[in-house]
Amino acid sequence: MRTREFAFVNHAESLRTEVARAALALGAPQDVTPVLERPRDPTFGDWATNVAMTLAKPLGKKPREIAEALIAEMDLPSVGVTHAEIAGPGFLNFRLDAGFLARGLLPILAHPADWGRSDVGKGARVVVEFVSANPTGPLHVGHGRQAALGDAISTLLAYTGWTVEREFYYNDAGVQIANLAKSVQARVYELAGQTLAIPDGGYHGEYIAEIAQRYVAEHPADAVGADLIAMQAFGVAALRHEQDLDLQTFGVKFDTYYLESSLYSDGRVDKTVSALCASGHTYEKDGALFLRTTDFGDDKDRVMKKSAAKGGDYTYFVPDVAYHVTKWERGYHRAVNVQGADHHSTTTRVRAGLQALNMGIPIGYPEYVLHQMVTVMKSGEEMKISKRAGAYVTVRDLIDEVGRDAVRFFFLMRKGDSQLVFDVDLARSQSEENPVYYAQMAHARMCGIFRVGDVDAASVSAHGVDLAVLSEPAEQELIKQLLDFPAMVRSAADHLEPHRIAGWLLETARAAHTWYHKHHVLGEPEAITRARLVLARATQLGLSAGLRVLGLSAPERM
RNA sequence: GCGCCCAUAGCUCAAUUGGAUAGAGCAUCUGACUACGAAUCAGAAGGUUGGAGGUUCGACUCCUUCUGGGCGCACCA
Repeated sequence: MRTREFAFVNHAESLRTEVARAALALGAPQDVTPVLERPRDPTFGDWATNVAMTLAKPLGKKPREIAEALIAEMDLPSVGVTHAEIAGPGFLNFRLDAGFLARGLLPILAHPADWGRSDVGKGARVVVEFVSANPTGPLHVGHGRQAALGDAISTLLAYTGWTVEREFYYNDAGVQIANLAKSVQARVYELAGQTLAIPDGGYHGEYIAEIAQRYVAEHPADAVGADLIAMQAFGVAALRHEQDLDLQTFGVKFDTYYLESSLYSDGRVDKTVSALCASGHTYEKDGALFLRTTDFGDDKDRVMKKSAAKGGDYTYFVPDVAYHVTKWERGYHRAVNVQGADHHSTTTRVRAGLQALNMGIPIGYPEYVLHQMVTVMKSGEEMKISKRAGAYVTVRDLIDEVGRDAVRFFFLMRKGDSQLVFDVDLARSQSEENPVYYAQMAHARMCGIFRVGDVDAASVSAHGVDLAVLSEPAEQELIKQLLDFPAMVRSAADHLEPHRIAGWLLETARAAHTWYHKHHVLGEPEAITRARLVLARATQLGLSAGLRVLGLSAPERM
């Protein structure tokens, strides 16, 4: 999907450009990039810049002197500025014409689906890998955090002009899959009246017994559990299906599923090993094959192939490297991986492997978004999240308790790199007070205006409407808040931090609630009503866009 | 012992990436339903941003160091 040109007239951009022009005229360095920001305190104006302070050194003048010269140099009316003043150590505060500001809403009405989009990615391809759970059990809450994060990051990248693919990597080879098969086998034995111990690192959850029952029902010829390969295939298929259903319920869709096992069957693992050996970064020691990852910043070298005494298998990171080679070869010159922080040591290893291959892959490839662990609290006690023990809270549990939207929002409200306490009881008891409802309610209220006024929202137009009457402080605040969205999307995408959108959503909802409560849309003099309908429509569409980016629904009534 | 992440109101978290008086929600207290939904709004109270130094016009943010927590540091994945 190619993005179109989004050269929307943006009052902040035009103001920034004018400030930069004036600064250059005063002799500022060519690379001057004035930072515009919305002051916390509205009495400081609509926009402020600190450029005079940053120019103090290069120009050898006092900040306030520079600020005065800037005001004199600028063509203020052309960028909608009605007042400009100098404050504090040298801040320049601008106040904008109400109508000029409000006209910034026009693009929202004109192209609602494009609102907030930009073309910084220029259509380049990026693969976002997330969840990537082993098919050995249901998804746990950590996967939920990854699913919410990965999906939102993917959307943000798509909004900023990247061609995005969501990918799920299945570790369907190796030790843990063998343990799955043996765990199922143990339960099949049990059904046949025999006993067989579940191996160390095996799975004890209820779901294993269920799979065993279904296996026996569908494979009457193997009621004694002799066919380990068949049980493995059956178990993997069953768990993949269950995970798919969970993700579907969560509203997350993947474009591609990549199977680790295919890397072995199509020879890519062997090929990668040969290439690494040829690179000269490997050596043998104690019968094992090592990769000299210390050449690339690791603190010790890593085993690629275990010694014969230990089974002679490849360690997990070899297929990982082979897998990331395929990402590069499939044309993704940007790759983002969303993983739990417990995997952070693999980042160095995978990158080292890719560098050792010396095939032109950039040093920072792939990019990692690591999120800290989720602690689940229940009845005042910590529930240990352990796939191997089988006793853990699943994504499904959370969705059933508090709803899809609330779970998503909860995971997206905060930065990924802070630990997260998911209090199950709290999430249950306060589901009605979850902030997600606050944002959705603001949207529903805007819809309510059109419903009660019997106005077709889609037909609302600013044509022939004087938007300058939207001059109440609550209206100006709401308008400015809405107009922040495109910049917010860009910065959230830049930093791969969806929580910034969650914050924007709550602040915009707050501004919308305040405006709604203070001022009436329907039943006012016609000029007022028409202008406010435009604002209500823009708010409805703006909130809807914010909700959509985070994968949340935008209900018309609640 | 080494590496990465974190520490902000009683609790859960923000802070436009170095900007002006550090902000929300929950909990507590006080008000507002006869106008588009009170799932809301208006207000009060709550802070030495873990401690100590440093960098500069300016620090929650950057540097050093300590303290306290999480996660890694396998011929496990």
